[in-house]
Amino acid sequence: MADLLRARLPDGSVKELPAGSSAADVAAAIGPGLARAAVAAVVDGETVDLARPLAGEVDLRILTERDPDALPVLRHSAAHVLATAVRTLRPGAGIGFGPAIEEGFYYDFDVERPFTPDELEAFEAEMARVIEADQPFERRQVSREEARELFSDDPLKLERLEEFDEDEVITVYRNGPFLDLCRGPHVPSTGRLQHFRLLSAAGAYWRGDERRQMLQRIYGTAFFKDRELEAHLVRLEEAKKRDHRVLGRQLDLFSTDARVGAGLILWHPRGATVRMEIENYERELILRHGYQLVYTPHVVSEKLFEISGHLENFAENMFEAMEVEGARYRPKPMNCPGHIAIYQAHQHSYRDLPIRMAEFGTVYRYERSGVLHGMLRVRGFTQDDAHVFCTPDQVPGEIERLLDLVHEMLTTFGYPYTIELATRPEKALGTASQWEEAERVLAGTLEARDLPYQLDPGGGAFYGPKLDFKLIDAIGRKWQGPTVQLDFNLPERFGLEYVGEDNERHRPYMLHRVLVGSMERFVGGLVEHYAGAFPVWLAPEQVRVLPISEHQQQSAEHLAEELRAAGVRAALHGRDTLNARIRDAELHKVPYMAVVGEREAAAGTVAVRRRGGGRKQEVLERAAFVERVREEVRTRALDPDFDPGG
RNA sequence: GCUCCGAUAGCUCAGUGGUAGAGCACUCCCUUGGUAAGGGAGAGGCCCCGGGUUCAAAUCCCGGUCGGAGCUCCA
Repeated sequence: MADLLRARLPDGSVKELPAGSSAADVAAAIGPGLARAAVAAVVDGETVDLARPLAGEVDLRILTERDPDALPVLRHSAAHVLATAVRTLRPGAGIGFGPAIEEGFYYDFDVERPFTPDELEAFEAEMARVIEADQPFERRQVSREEARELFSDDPLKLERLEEFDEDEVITVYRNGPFLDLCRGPHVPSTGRLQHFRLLSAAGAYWRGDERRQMLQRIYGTAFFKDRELEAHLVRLEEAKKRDHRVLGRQLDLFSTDARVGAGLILWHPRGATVRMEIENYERELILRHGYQLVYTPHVVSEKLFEISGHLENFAENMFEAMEVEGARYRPKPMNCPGHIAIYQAHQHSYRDLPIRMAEFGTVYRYERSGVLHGMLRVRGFTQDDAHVFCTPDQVPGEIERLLDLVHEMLTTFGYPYTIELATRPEKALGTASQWEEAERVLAGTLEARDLPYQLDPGGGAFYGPKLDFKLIDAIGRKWQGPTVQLDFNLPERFGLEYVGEDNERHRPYMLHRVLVGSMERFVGGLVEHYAGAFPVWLAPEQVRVLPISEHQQQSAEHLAEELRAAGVRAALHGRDTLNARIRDAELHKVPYMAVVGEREAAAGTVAVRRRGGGRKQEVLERAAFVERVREEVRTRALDPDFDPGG
């Protein structure tokens, strides 16, 4: 038996070949087409080179170019090809890591001076030569001593080498002149890399540690098919066009001002309208779900955060204290302690629970200047924060209620989503058994509903595990969405109590939850999701009324008034040519253009043009048009041609 | 915070060691329009701030401020 390879294939069939045969041999035995398309193989769950000799009984899956699992292999090989090129053109370059990442790959180099855009082009050209040469990737297992010898000129690789366990298998890969310490696997040869692009270069710390030296990282991407590469590049362009900072200015939604301060958002009237609509919607939603609204101060005594533990665990993200009459005050970085104080203003019976307390609470957090980014990462933001105080056995029901809320809300905005369960981080309050218990409750609720989720080990907050919802936007990117955190810690610290049926004092559980997270980040994300073309209910300006000439000015004004009387945000634009005004309305992404010419003025109708709909127009009775817009607003409808992500 | 890049009109950007430029936006005039830019005129600048080099600096050098990409973290 030992001289045989029995490969069990995904379809259940078994191929028998002499021991020492490789996945490539198996592919060839099945057919020449598969042999050509093969990239790597999955053997007993591990991805390996096609050329790896196999023996005995194995589960084998041949990865072809069409298999999504093959892409990281190609991209990792692309990183080696990049390093080959860089080593040729910059012989002294030290090498760091060069992994495949979600959208491509990168490689880190230790070089005297940073790379220029021109150099990236030169590297691409050199990579093409390496690909042309079709160098095979050769895997070799080496001893620790041999590895030290091989990488004696590469201090970064030597450092990595020292971290291996005694019994760890050390492998190196060679292609042409380039040798790398690498676990693999790789595509069979450099010729398999055809469709790639280098995208950018930037500094990155060795091992991501800012105390270590800065390396120069080159990012690139690679695909098996030219059409996939092109589609990806188009998507990058599309993402750039959707940049909320650019659209935010064009659509006059928000700005920042150096005099106001970095990371602090000024909401212009149009942006404020979008935010107001979201807040109104959410307020309506949560009141329907049994929440109560509260308000708490923005600046509170530091004592509160001493009790909550924020001073101890979150101080590096808090604004400095200000002294007032001998007491120290801080801008609040979180709303929970305030809500707890409200809870503690009364005694509570088990009959009162659950108490669901919500606030659009503005918080301030110190973020390092380099991480601030438009509306997505700021220093002052408003959370749609809520806390649920409940008995332990009410927790699953409250989680269920939240799952409903989240689903309804995300569907309204046109976001598909995924769920992650984040577990105990290194820096954590509470005991291990408390954490396990809490994690079990969260997982159990999801499983009871048959909701698929992923684990994010160590991703929890310091005070409890959480469910993270990731939104998927219209161009397939993931965004941080709602989070639900279980907290068995703050109730402890503050000594929260309720009186049970047994007339004894008990400790309530506490849930923290946000739906949109922060108004700033959510609106910034929405701008990119919709590419600035908000659905009617969110659009800052819902209808633009356009008289064709001055003769219809009055008739147009009447229409605008009718719309406003119906609660529709309508503006009138006279002056200029009709063409110019249509163009302006399209550029501002106003959903409806209501054109009033001689014919419409006489007939009491309106010629309606829909945003992005080109010359198509529909002539409607005015009342019918007003009713249509109202209905669209009432139902919070997405645009008919809007294509959500996924 | 760190590395790199940048900063010129409200916006997007050219440009040069010797008088400051374009397009769009803005104001005015002509045009009264039928679905993505009608025509003309005008106004608008401490060329980010401070220092240095120079006969001369918006341009070259140094420092700062602010912005962008990336590293880490997060709503």
